Amino acid sequence: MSGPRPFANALEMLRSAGLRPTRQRLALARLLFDKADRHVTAEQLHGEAVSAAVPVSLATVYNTLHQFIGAGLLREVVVNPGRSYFDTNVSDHHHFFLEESGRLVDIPGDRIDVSNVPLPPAGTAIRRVDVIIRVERDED
Amino acid sequence: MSGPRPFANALEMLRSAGLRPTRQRLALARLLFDKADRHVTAEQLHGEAVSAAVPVSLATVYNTLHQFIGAGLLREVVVNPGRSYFDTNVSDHHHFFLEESGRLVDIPGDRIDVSNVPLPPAGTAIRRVDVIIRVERDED
DNA sequence: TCAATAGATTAGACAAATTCTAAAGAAGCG
DNA sequence: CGCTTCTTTAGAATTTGTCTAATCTATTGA
Ligand SMILES: [Mn+2]
Ligand SMILES: [Mn+2]
Ligand SMILES: [Zn+2]
Ligand SMILES: [Zn+2]
Repeated sequence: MSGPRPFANALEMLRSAGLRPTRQRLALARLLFDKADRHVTAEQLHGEAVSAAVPVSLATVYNTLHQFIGAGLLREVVVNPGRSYFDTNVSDHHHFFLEESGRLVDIPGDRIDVSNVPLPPAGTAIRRVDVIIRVERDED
Repeated sequence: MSGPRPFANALEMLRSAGLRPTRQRLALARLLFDKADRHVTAEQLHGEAVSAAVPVSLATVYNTLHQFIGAGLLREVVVNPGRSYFDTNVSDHHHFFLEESGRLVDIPGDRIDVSNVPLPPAGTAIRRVDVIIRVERDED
């Protein structure tokens, strides 16, 4: 269903990223990647770690999330002012955003076409295209 | 070039929105709408007002921006965590975002095609589609 | 095996953006 | 003018995220 995970285990993943496999990073990597793709906030992930009896500070959660982004293991999604989501799906894709619940739902990159894009401003090159489809509860 | 402004003056605009034309709201409306379309932060607009010797607090700037959004005179653009842009262009359009400078550049809605969009999650309806094209300085 | 060292974690202070509160001021209306 | 409602405001509070400096730990190689 979802493609094979690129890393057999968290240890190998951290090694490949050049990050020491500490207790905290191993635990966070497992929470993030051992299940299906997810969109979590830093607070949520910290809460999960604490619930799983993993001693880790919020500062380390932020440090680790940013290191994982730097290693290409995560990406950041900004849909709301004042709070970031961290996305374990790093393939080319877009999002539905359900404003009432704050949930993000993936849209595979090949399920949406963005075409006829004008040239970027002089001296700049496109780094990424983000499509956010904001949805609301339907009046039934 | 840009279509005719829907309101001859700030006073009429506020009246139509059902907002009392106070000194602060009149001044902010003129700063926002008397020139070409713009993307400003609350701090920027407050700075402009203070420079123009308009006595207004930052709290009132935020109040007014949100009232203008409620009246459909402005929209909010979120591209970065921790800071919002307020966009005086409320027509259907998208954005280039220049990360180095923090500038937003409009892309007219008819200059970009988003097609083949999947159905939104059950029980939801599309409210808005935002395309953010993130660009970076080109290596020359 | 065991220091030495570089890198990691942490508590708590700090910062930035925004919202809230409650009191004082101004607009609309008769 | 006087009453009522809406608006503004200073400053406190809140939220999200970053920084600092002290402590801890993984790695390495003698
Ligand atoms: Mn995955
Ligand atoms: Mn305009
Ligand atoms: Zn995603
Ligand atoms: Zn715009």
